[in-house]
Amino acid sequence: MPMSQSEDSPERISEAEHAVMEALWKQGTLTAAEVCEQVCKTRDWSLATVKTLLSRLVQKRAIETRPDGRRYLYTPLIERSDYVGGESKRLVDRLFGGRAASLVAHLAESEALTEEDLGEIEALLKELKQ
Amino acid sequence: MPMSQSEDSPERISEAEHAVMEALWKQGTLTAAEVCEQVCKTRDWSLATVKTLLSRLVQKRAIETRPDGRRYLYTPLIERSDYVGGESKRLVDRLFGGRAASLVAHLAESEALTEEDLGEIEALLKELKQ
DNA sequence: ATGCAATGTTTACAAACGTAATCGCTATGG
DNA sequence: CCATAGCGATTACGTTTGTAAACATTGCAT
Repeated sequence: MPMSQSEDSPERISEAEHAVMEALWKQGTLTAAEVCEQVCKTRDWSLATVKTLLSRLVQKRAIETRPDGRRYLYTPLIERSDYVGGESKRLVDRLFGGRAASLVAHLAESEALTEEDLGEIEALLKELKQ
Repeated sequence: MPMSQSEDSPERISEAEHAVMEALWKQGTLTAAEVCEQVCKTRDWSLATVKTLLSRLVQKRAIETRPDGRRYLYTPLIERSDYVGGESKRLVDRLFGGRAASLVAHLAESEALTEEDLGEIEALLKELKQ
């Protein structure tokens, strides 16, 4: 089995793993138990499940561990905005041929955008043109 | 054994299956061989793979078959805009707390939007306000 | 000292997915 | 008629994902 320890592919983060990442992004650094406190209620998970997801995220080099006494502290290695940007780009590429404007158009047409959203976007655009 | 033939769960379409759906959405109705012509080159798939994906899509009730002589014609049962809308909503919910405007903001900030995109969106907004 | 509680690691296992090969049937050219 | 090519159905098999239980280690309370 080849594959030395090169910092190659940004391995894909699954949906369950993403829930764990959100907890870490929100708090910065947490223990497994603390992550569980944040997510086990809503997702109805056991602590064991959280531990598995944390290990997988470590393998995928999405988070890192730092020993703190007998337990570990987990910290994100990738930034939320990078993840969010990547996922958004994937969607736009896959469903809208890379045309972000098409996404916005679709959201608008399907009425996924409220009046408020439209206002916000408008303000954004104004700002972007300085 | 319960479970009559209710039109229950909109089963999730995988990425590979989606590629097949795109071919069908583009052409309306195709045979397995024709679908393969559309996608096998780019994805480097064998005809067998396409057939598997088609069967799974039938099971998921995403497409339907109509016999035509010895072969089948496959036709989409769900509309592309529904699929696209659903996937977009999932993303917005998962990554932007349901705030579509946040998505647009992110795309803009990460420069995923070109000048052209911005122009298009602006035009769109204008139109939406009649 | 010692058993227990907490913590990470290893192993488990079913469902979904990606990617096919093989099987069985049938229309058709020879 | 009969071999064969074409087609859907069945079976296959490794990986990823969701969800956890079992195991090993160790610091702490008694």
